[in-house]
Amino acid sequence: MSIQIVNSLNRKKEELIPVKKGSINMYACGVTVYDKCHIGHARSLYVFDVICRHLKNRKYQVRFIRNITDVDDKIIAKANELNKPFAQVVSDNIGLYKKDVTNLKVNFADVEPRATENIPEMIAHIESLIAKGKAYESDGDVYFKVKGFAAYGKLSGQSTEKMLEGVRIGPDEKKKDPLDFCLWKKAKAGEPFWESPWGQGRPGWHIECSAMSMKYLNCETLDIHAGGRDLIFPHHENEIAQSEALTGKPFARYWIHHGLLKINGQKMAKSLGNFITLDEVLKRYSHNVLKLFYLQSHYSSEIDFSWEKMEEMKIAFGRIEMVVRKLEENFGPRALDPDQDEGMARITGYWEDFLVQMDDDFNTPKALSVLFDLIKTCNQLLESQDPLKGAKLSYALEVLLRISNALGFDFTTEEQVLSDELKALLEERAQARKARDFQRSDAIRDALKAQGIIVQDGKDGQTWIRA
RNA sequence: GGCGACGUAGCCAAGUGGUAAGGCAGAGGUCUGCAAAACCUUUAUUCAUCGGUUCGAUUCCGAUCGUCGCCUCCA
Repeated sequence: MSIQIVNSLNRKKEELIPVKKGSINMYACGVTVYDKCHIGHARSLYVFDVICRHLKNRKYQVRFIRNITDVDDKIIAKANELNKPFAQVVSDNIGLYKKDVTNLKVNFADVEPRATENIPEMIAHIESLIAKGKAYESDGDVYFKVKGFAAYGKLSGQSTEKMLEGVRIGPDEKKKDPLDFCLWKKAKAGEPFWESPWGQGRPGWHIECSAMSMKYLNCETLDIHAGGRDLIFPHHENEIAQSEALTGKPFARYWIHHGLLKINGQKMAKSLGNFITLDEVLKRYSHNVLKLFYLQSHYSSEIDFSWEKMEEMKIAFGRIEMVVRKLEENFGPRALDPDQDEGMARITGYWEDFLVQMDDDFNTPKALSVLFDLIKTCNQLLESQDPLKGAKLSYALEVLLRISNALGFDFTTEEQVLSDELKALLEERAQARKARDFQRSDAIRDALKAQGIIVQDGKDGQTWIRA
């Protein structure tokens, strides 16, 4: 049994074979800190978190690095716009980013290096490229010679000849060739800068990722390099060029790219005014509901966000949550011998099925169908007279929690702390029902419903409520 | 113009050279004081269109139409 990955390098499904057996070095391009995360960024954070979790579930030792771009034109523009110091804008937005990650309840990467804290490595990288004749300095800027790297275009499938025909590439006087890209940028007056052999300036965006991934992963060939589809060209193409020109080795074995998030069929972008931030969604729905929405599509597909879908996901997650709550109340998780009973073995099978679906290029829609199967089985058991019901459900809860953990769900936030007032109302309703005073009991139910609280009665006299 | 992705039921969405997972919504039933939830049954002779290859295609090939992304910063 092995993990299959669709590699963006050739668009083929390949078996995941890491450089070093049993361990995975993975790098993802992270955020540029000029604003809050929107739900497209959140998808990126989440999707790669789920992938890491699965690799760990398959017993790989995973080292995951995600960078923070904290110097770039957009941040400079933002600082000017807000009339704040550059460093202030950066630290404010890093704070917001960390808050977003925490609220989304995804794991932070093992290291989340900041570009500006790794400038010496970038300079060294650029110097080596110049020494090898792969890059050149021009009036304080340094450019990479694209024509000097034969494999240029292997990721994006573009050829340099065709690219030259493109009308949108304008000539730049400092570049020897219009295709060349910037490794080091000379600082203009008033811009933040760092000292370098070429004068005061700052690193180009692409060199950051090459320098930091190799430094923090301590290798020249990464196992997995991840990012959004929109980064394939030019960012990832340039990363490959500058890294492989330096080391002479493949930069990454597998490239994976997640699909972009759209809204109403259009790309989510500030200029279009259809920008939805993570915290905006999290105000209305739990992180679990948002995650279920992401999970319904394969990570590589684009998805279309809508509030209607959130509403659907809320209902679907409610089913999962309800089962977990019922099981937790009545059948605590216990490790049981799955061989004890046939039904029990069937339940343990769900975990294996789940892993197998995830092995297939992290096919979360399929993996979810396993989860929903389990939910159905649990509900069937709950209604059954099976003598081993308790034991089976304890085990089912264990599996349910394991799968939930693999998908980054958690139920602690969903737990409702009942107010005394609410408890009293529910008690009164129970008494009224016992006395067959349905007028009173229904009045209470309707009143709660008006507050958005739905009351559900079990067969055994128990009552559950949900939002 | 170049590169690439996609088009599957009312909606969302997997998938495969041999006859269509799952979720939401809908219909009928069981349960219930009535609901809700849950459970049972049911809902695509069909996978954009037209050709081709094949014993057989939704799945492979070609064309057409449509949607979208990248080629400038972008998750």
